[in-house]
Amino acid sequence: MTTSTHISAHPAHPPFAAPAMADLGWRNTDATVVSERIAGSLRLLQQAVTIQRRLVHAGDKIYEAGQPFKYLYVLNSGIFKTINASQDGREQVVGLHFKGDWLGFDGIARGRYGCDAVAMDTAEVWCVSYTSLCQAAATQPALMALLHESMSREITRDRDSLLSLCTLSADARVADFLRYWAESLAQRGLRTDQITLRMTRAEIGNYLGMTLETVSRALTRLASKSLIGFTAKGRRDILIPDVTQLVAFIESSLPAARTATLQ
Amino acid sequence: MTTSTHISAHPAHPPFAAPAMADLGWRNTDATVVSERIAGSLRLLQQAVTIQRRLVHAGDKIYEAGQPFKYLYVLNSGIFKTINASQDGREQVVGLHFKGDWLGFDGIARGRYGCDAVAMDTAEVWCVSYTSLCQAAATQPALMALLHESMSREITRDRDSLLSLCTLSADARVADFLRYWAESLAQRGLRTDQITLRMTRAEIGNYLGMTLETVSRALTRLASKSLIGFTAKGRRDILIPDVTQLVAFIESSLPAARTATLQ
DNA sequence: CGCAAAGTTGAGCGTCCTCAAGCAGCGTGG
DNA sequence: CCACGCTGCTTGAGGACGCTCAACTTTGCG
Repeated sequence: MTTSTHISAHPAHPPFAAPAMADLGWRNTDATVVSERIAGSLRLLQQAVTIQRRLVHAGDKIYEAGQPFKYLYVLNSGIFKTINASQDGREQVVGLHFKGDWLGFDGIARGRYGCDAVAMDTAEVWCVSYTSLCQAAATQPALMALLHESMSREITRDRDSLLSLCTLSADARVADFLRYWAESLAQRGLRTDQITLRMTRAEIGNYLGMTLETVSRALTRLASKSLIGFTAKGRRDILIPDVTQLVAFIESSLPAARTATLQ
Repeated sequence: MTTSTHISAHPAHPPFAAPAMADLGWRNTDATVVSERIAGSLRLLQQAVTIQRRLVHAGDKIYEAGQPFKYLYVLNSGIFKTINASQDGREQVVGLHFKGDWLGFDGIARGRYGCDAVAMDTAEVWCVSYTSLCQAAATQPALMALLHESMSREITRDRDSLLSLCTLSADARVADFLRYWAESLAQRGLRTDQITLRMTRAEIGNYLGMTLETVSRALTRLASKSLIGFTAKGRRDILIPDVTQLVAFIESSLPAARTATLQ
């Protein structure tokens, strides 16, 4: 019993953080930095626990909602989507996952996975037994930190999705989706000028909370503004000449009165 | 180096979960069970690490986005909201938190909090130093499990929000919001027939991705269908005679073609 | 009592959805 | 080889849901 039952009423807030921050370097999404972090994470993981590698192809499911939880999965290459389903028929793409991302966190709490994890192309996943991971984490602080950071990042990412969904128009959401995809690739050192979406319009629409027709129209409008382009060999590949212009478009399409709403 | 570099191509999937599940008892949201889980968690936490309790009042912020991350916070009583803000002016309520919920997970990855945590009434939070929590978790598996479960639950919750946002109409979202609120109270052993929303219509709308007028109209419509009621002393208190009717309404308002969209 | 904030309600309009038709890529089989 | 069907994508017309703007009422507080 080491509890400090000291109730500090109003003043002398002990564990309250500093009033504000001046440096804005805390959103570190720099490409090389992220790339190195992922590489280091994989290295650490590889040394710390027993891993089983597994090759999968587009459409394969790593796990499904309802299955007993036992493993966490780390993506070494390829792209995954996670699909959430509710008791009634609704189902939705709730996440996209790239190299270095973890899959299966949602299974920890209930002991069963809460969604489906589906490969979107050929991919290599590392399977890690959750119990052995926990045992290893107990003796290796760096491993525990890695695990927590990954979960934390997942939470942050989900909230960013929520924010986009609630505050952006359809066109801006599509633009934000492309920005996110390009950024994810860039952070992992992959080429970002031409990206191949491995999703149908229906899937994109489902992920963004709109219909496939709206996705199609939004892409057409973005292309007509030269914010994106299509390749000659199909409209599944998308060219992004300048990501900063996409960001500018997203910001310009704000109703400009989003700050006054909350107290 | 204990890596098993065995690449199991297609057959003999080792770490793949069982094909399906028969028992559906895995969504355990039973009131008494959840209540006991929370009580047990608080007890464990109290015994394991040094805690500083802190009383706050409506409007107080536990932490703000950008502040250096150092503490996690566990809600012992009261209700909190978390507000996410992006670089441009957009800001949004991304989470509601009740007794037993943790706050601050989003700070782990970046070392700085990613959103504001605001008390919605008088509340008691327990402040836990993250580093000391990690140290304690290294020697106490139950504590580590508790931490992971809480983070996992947060991820699951965020995805459910996403699902509601994308698949439900405005009226159904408001109904689902009330259902969630009532369920959260019920799971913690609090009365659920009459709930006092500590949010303005603007905040509810912000959380649900709609305008305050739409929230107001939705509440009026729900009341006209006798799915909810208002108390005599104001429209901030809401009566829910039967939660199952609310759920039935949500399901009945589905476009009935949500399952065919994804492969 | 008076002012400010929150909430309700109505009218008009815009964004996005629905329904529908047509087109393009692609593998199959006559 | 091309017809054929299939799936995915685009584009159009019409309509509905939810947003905007506005007036008014209610609640809360000095």
